[in-house]
Amino acid sequence: MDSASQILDIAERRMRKAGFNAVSYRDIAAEMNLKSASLHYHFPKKEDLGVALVQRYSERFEALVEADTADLETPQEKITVFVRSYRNAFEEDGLVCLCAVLGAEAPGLPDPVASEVKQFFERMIDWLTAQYEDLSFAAPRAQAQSAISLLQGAMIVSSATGDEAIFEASANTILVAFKPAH
Amino acid sequence: MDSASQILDIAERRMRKAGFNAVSYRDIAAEMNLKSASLHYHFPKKEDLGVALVQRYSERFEALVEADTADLETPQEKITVFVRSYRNAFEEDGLVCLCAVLGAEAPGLPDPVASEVKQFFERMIDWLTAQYEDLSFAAPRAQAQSAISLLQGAMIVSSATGDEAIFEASANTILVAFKPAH
DNA sequence: GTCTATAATTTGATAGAC
DNA sequence: GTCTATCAAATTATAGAC
Repeated sequence: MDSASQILDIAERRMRKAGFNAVSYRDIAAEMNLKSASLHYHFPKKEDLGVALVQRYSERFEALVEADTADLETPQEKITVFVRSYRNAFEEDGLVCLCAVLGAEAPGLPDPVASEVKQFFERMIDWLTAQYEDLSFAAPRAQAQSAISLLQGAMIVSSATGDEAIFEASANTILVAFKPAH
Repeated sequence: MDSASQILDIAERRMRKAGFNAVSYRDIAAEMNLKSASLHYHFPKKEDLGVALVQRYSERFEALVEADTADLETPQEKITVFVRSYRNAFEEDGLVCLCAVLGAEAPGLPDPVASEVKQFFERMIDWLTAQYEDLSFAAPRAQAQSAISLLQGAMIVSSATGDEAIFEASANTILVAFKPAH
């Protein structure tokens, strides 16, 4: 794999654990057996690294959702798979969404990074709003905003307490709306 | 006001904006027209400052909820006021909950600080669980976990996007369960 | 309690050789 | 692309005077 991607991989994992300011060029370089100066060739400033990080994360996530929901026909199915994608991503590597972490410290981030985080959330909400519109919900955007907020918050609270049941309960709240009444 | 409280005030405001690692003794001291060395008299290590910060935040928040809900009789009223307390705290100063920010970077925090954050969430969930139990909800704890997650996530997404409507929509999702059917 | 002085370490970043 | 060398600034922290 090329160095740039490797840098992004390591930076992403570390930032999802501890935030933007807790990750240093030196730490990343050490893990790659490189010198920190070499990283500046790929990402001159940390701000550049941050922007590239969120952009890649954003594109990757959208591509994943697109791929997983492409063959589905109903909005219910699409939302269900969307939530499960989030759950899988969270449970597999045990890391909170990159934008949940960066979003929490957004006012302290370099402006271009904060802007990318903002766009990530807006795209997520737009996508989910479209699904709720197809379902003729009375307030599709409010529904989407709540669902995204719930997922993001659940990852944080679940991670901070070490209680996976919190995420499960929250994800289930979104899905239960589609279960047939008994 | 005594210096310790003043330090905590400034540190809290800054950390709620940008996270634990973005706040330095120097910055805090400068705002007080002090030298950074003086701060170490009150909080020898940054870890001590972090613990004191979360403890004070936690106690203050619980006292506020206790005071606001003491005279209320029904769980519905208590939950409603609880959510409104969160909303007021968020909208008045425009800052995300301290534990939302620290919770997002929990794996990167000093252990004693992370432990305090964890306890904050557990206490919040316990309190809310008790209310849902009184309402005879089928899964009171799951309900409480979802509600806390939703509030925390809504602050973050709302703050990161600059869209206050997101928090409003999310808070309303919790409250709407009590509105009489028309 | 706050100061001066200072230390040790870390950090983001640059210049220039290979 | 990666290295060595280096830098200026920032950061946590301590010792000891006042």
